[in-house]
Amino acid sequence: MNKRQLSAQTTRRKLITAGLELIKEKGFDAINVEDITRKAGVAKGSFYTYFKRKEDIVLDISRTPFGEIAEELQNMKKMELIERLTHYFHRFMECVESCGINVCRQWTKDVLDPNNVPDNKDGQKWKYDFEMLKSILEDAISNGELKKDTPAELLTHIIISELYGMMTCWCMSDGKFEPLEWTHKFCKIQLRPILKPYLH
Amino acid sequence: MNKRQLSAQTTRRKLITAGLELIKEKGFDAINVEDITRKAGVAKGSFYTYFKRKEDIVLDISRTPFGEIAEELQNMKKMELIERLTHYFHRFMECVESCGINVCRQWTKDVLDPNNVPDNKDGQKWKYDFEMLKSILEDAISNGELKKDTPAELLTHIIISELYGMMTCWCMSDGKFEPLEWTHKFCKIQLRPILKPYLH
Amino acid sequence: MNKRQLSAQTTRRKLITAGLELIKEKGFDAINVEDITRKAGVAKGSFYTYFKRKEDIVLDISRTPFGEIAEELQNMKKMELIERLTHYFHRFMECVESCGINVCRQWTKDVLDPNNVPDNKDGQKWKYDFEMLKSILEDAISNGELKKDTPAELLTHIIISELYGMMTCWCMSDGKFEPLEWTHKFCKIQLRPILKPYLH
Amino acid sequence: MNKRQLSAQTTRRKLITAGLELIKEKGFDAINVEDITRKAGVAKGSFYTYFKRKEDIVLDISRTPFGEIAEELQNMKKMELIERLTHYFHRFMECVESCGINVCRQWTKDVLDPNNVPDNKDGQKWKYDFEMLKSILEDAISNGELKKDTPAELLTHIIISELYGMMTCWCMSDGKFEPLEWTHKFCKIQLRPILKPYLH
DNA sequence: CATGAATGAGTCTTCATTCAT
DNA sequence: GATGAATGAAGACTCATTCAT
Repeated sequence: MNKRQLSAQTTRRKLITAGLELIKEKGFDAINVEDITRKAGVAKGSFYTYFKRKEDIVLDISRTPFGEIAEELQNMKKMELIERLTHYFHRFMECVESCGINVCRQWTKDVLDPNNVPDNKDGQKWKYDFEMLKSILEDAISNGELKKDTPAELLTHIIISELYGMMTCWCMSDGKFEPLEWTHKFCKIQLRPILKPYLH
Repeated sequence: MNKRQLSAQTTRRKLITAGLELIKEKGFDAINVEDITRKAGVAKGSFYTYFKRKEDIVLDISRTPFGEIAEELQNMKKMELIERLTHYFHRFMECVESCGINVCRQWTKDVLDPNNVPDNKDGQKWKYDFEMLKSILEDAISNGELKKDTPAELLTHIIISELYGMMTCWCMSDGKFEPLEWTHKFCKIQLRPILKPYLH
Repeated sequence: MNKRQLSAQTTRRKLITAGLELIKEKGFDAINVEDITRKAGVAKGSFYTYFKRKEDIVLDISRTPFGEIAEELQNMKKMELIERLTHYFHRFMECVESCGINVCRQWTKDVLDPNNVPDNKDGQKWKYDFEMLKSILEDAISNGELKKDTPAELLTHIIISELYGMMTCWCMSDGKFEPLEWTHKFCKIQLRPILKPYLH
Repeated sequence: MNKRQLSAQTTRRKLITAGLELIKEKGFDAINVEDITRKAGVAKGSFYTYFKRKEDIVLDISRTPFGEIAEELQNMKKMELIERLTHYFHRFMECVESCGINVCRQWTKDVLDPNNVPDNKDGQKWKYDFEMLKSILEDAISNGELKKDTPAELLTHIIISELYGMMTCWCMSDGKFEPLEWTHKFCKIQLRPILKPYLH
């Protein structure tokens, strides 16, 4: 990477950092592009060198932490199913919480309407999460932890809805609702009953 | 109710109907107050006779159908718990689906941030739903269907999250996800395992 | 017309007057909407109460003087054909000249691309002029001044092109080209030779 | 010409070709410098190695075909006047038509306001055309085809206006108007009557 | 209660152009 | 000569909201 590319990376990083802080502090709608560039110390127009639209920076902000989860799951193949799921859910919700409620709200608003997200080359977040969870269950079917006739898709749907639902409830709750805590309780108390009929 | 009040009622109704149709068709952000008043056949300024802010009409639109659910639940006291819950969830999701995905998206966006909704004298939708579900469970504890030590609040949280999560997933899914169908499956397959530890 | 409508008329008139003066002085591209509203003494947003886009005011500015020509032609039915045409051409070019070269340039630029002119309920200026000229010739065919086999459409094309061409040359010429003078010479010297083959 | 100059020629050519195609397709205002460089496969900044301003590429694009006309006319000295004029007009309009309606529109818009075109070292297109046509007529006066007292300047004005007028009408007409066809008719039917008083 | 003209803050976005590499 | 990141001026346009009629 030459000097030019390096400087570009830096500018991009500055924008994301500034954007993250401002959104956490005031919320997406309350700030404008100029606020972000001013805080980042770059020209207003430079924002559009890296993001097509104001909204796009949120996608980038939230993309970062989620990337790591997938890797982690690879290193847990030998764990027990419920343990793996528990880990996944905790990590998922940790990422959500660490972004802050305002970033989460804006992110949810953005992805709520798939038409809002052009150039979504990574596929939709929801589908991505869906597939990741499903693959965990399917792996468990393959290796015999779950019965052959386990309705993987159905379970995936139900569990993903629970996760996204906790996130939604958090956003709606004015911060009083602790997503990580409830995720913890959900895993501890409900995961086993939900899976029980299909466990060997 | 005199003539003036009657005519006022009519105007209000016209605005709500027009607003509902437009939001269904194009989404809240894509329409403006004038679109609504034009479709309703009234003057632009009249909108503000009935709604303080543009956003307020959405609350009114969605308030209507949900109002009936509470009444229906009163007439089901003798049903079995799981049957009552199933009915509640179905009705809830029917209301959601009947509004159309765009209304649902906008409604979710609006309530996602409680600060967006001042003058919220009816309390927040989420709290309202939460309390309604909790009261169903508490009734069941009272009449002995559920054990005395049932963690009503925890179960309410988990189940409400599931409902809101299905709604969120629907919004994100470009309409392919059928919320009513998945609610049906959830009730049929998961409700009993979730409650089983607490059923007598 | 009540007080409200009257005041609206006034505002519109103020905008057109201010716009005309500014465009004459500086040219359309060199001014912005705020310049116009400031000069008109109204709020910036009010411009958009009367015109959908910045460009639209030019159409209104130029529409006014041309409207009168049609009326005048009605009162000249008894004149000789060449006299009528001469009058029409002079009046046409007077209107063009009276708007000033900058208005004329902008108007030409605007109508140069028909796609630029939405809501063009009056039809395109060019078609309108075309039909008006053609009707003069057709009237002359009807009343025997011109032969029955006169190619009205062809002559219309050629003469309209001459008029628009003079206008175009004026715009290009940095004001040195006098459209009215050349129109005069054209009528005096060329009109008769052009029509001669078809005159009785 | 060394290697560097050669490569520069290539880049310049690529830009002009790309620019021409894009303007034909979308019109000048609808594209930006980056569109051109992207299509040409060069860096954005390289545009400014060859053109001082965005507009300048249009002048280059339209300059190309017209250059040939002058040469051709040299080889027609022995033709009859009307034949030479007819040839000139046809070639002129062929060049116009071959550029496509969007290039023609943009070119007309550009030259419509002479102030737009600084560094116009070649003189203005209009003057150039004017002089070329006038020289044809003056040659004809010299060699006795036209009378000594023929008002060459006046005729030039009138005929140039007709040519530019046809071009203008074409631009306004949404492409339905066929400039070459009408030019043909004009030459066939009107050229002789216009010149008749001055022919020997 | 109804009207609709007037308001003007607010913002996104575009893009020609520059210049360090 | 080529690159493409950075610039920042510039402006159009929207629209929720008000208020005199």
